[in-house]
Amino acid sequence: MSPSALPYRPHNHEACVAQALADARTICQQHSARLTPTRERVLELIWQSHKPLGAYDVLAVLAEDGHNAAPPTVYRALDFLQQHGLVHRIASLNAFIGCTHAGEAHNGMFLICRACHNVLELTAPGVSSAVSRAAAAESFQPDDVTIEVAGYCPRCVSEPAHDG
Amino acid sequence: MSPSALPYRPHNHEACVAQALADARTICQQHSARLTPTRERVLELIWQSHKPLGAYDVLAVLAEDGHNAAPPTVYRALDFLQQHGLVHRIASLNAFIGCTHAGEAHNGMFLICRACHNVLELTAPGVSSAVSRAAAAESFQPDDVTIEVAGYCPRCVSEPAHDG
DNA sequence: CGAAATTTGCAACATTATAACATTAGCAAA
DNA sequence: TTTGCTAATGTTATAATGTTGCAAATTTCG
Repeated sequence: MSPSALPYRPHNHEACVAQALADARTICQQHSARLTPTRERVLELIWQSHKPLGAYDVLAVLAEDGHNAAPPTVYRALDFLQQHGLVHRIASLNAFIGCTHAGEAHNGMFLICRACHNVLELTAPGVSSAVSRAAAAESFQPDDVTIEVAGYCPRCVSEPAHDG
Repeated sequence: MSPSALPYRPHNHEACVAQALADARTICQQHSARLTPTRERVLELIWQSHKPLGAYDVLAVLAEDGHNAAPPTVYRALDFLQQHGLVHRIASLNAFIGCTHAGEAHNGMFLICRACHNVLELTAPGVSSAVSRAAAAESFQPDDVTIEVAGYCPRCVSEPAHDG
């Protein structure tokens, strides 16, 4: 583990985006799914930062692009991207974020900073197994697990309101 | 642990509600908070079943009551009830449910049945500690933890679409 | 009582998401 | 190349959820 996880430290974010898009193309090809221009553009926008983006934020940028899009366009693209594991929806924020574990089987756990709004996606096997055990103890069959932790990231704990 | 947790088996639900209201009165008194008629009525409505209820569902019943309420009335009552730990908001459903651990310090984990829509709230210490450890490993300071598990409850696994 | 604080009523508005239906693009078989 | 099918997109409208701001009423407490 790095001293500071990706979203919290300076990095070449264009490389993040480029990698995400490349991965997406590979994954869609494997799934025989079509990463159309709109879908690819939406994915790129979601990846603009490590902060989640609302559907209407995406819509606004598409409008700036000159793309005369309506809400269904965005929601459909986001649904597609979610189905193929390329983005996640953060239920507690009504917003979307690029998946940093695309292609890997994973149960995301999200650390959401209340100050800088960056989100770190973790794969936490200990958490997943604890959840599974708790569900099994109630004979409950889990299908989809949402784990979202709001709080303060390492940078913002010490010094408030990072925007990086 | 009972063979089948409360929401999933027949029980005298009026007793649930009565107990919840009695607990609420006690807790509010301890907090020097005012459980006004509107707030109490909203709490009672939320407790009508073990299924989460949307704010606008509550609003509709208030309207049937003859209470000429607007959305802010309901949201304010729900905010109050949340602040005092009497109800929880289920982020993945935009809906609210009565807290079955009112008064106890607890980190709720919710098992949400996709078939019958009943929700079981658990206190899962193993899960909480695993989440804390995972957050600590990233030097993240958790403030509020959301754990929601959608799936199928014991009854609906065997026989679909229970409504009980 | 009377001032201060809390709670409520009310209107307007903001945000998020979906329904329904028409149209177009991609692609393969006749 | 046309035909026909399916997936994808466009378009309009609307549903569902949540908030802001201010004034009036109520409660609390000195």
